[in-house]
Amino acid sequence: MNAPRRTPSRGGVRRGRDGADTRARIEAVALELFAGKGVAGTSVRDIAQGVGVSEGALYRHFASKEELARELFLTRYAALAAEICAIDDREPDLASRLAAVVARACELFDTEPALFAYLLIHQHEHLGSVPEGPEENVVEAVARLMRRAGVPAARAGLVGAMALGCVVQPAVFALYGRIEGPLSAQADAIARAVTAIVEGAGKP
Amino acid sequence: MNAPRRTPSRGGVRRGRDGADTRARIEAVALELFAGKGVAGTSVRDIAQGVGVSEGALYRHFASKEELARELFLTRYAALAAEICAIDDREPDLASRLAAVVARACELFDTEPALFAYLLIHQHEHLGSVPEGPEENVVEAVARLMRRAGVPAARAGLVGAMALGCVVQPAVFALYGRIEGPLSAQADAIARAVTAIVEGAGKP
DNA sequence: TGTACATCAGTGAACGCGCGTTCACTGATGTAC
DNA sequence: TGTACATCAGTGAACGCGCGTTCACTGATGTAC
Repeated sequence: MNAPRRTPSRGGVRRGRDGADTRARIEAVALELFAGKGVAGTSVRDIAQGVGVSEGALYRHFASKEELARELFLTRYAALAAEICAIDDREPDLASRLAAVVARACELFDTEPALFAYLLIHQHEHLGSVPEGPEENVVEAVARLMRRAGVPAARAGLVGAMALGCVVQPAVFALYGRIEGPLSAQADAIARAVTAIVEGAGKP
Repeated sequence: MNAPRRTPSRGGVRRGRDGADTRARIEAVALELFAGKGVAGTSVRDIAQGVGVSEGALYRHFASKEELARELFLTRYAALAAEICAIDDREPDLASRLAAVVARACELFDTEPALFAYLLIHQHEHLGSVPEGPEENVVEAVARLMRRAGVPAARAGLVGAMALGCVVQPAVFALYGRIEGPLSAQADAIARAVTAIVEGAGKP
């Protein structure tokens, strides 16, 4: 989906066939606005104005505002899940796996705050339509990591939730200014807490 | 605010002065709808229909739909914060304090899922207008508990966030069916993890 | 290469629907004397 | 106790605004021959 039809023409006013670029700009503007003012609080007019095209143009790329919001969520959410799976496959032991996942999540928060905020705040609108595969679903990716780490199946749900919570809630605090500076500065401390929770899950 | 003017008349069709009861019913219906379909997804018509009054009647009790949503959030959020403070004052040591707070949160989730879901899902819309006092603000109440427990100020934000995350995220999982049964059944395990995080905050 | 046609991103005006909100009115209840 | 007035929850019809979406059209680019 969404492969560029041809390389973009030189930088000025784009006309004619260069649609992939506009689509990317719509996504970038929509992400920023959705994260800041919510989906309901963002109108199609807002997005079009931010991109610098007419409202009608949006409908050349997305069937509806709702589809735009869902597509944004699902692709970004899947990309994060795939990263977690890749780390799980690559790193040698549990502690380094958890440290790498936490570090990546913190880095994502620091470099793409709008994306992170959008995933965080609007998860509840889309979680119902997220596929079940670990490569597309962050929660499933975490669950797979837990399973491979030897957490008993009966506890995997709870342990995975608490581990996720130890990353997500600090991000929320950072979003609202209750934690200062980049989240990456806290990555080690978070990773330690997460590791303690996951390793503690073996004992009764 | 909102003290009943007089005791409700006998159960049939209420007329005349019995407004406090209608107000309570508006709040109950709105909470349920807001939790299930979101504030934006719930119309004033929906609420009025659920209560069994005209749309205009809602405006005898709330200045606007937005004020209703905010009032609901702030009063409930404050009530939970006050409970946390009370537990903090009452329980003798850190472990029992944390256990009691976690148990109360799990109980609230199990007995009033709509309320919990509403606070959880719509926190981002209202967190900006929550007062700073620990008796009205869950995050401040948790921060006060951390401070009293001897967590260094520099770490209180992060530790409080992770502790909160260990409760909130399992609740989200329960909401989406990823954790089975009542959350109270997991309260002990959650309390243990939270205690480990808070006690671990003393060491470097 | 030139010509005719197909394709498609983007325009801008318009549409109609659902929404939150308003308001003149009703009638039951409370209160003063 | 009776009468006149005040209060107030609730009605129901109406309003207008902003929204998402549509559509006939334009013009640049691609393609076939």
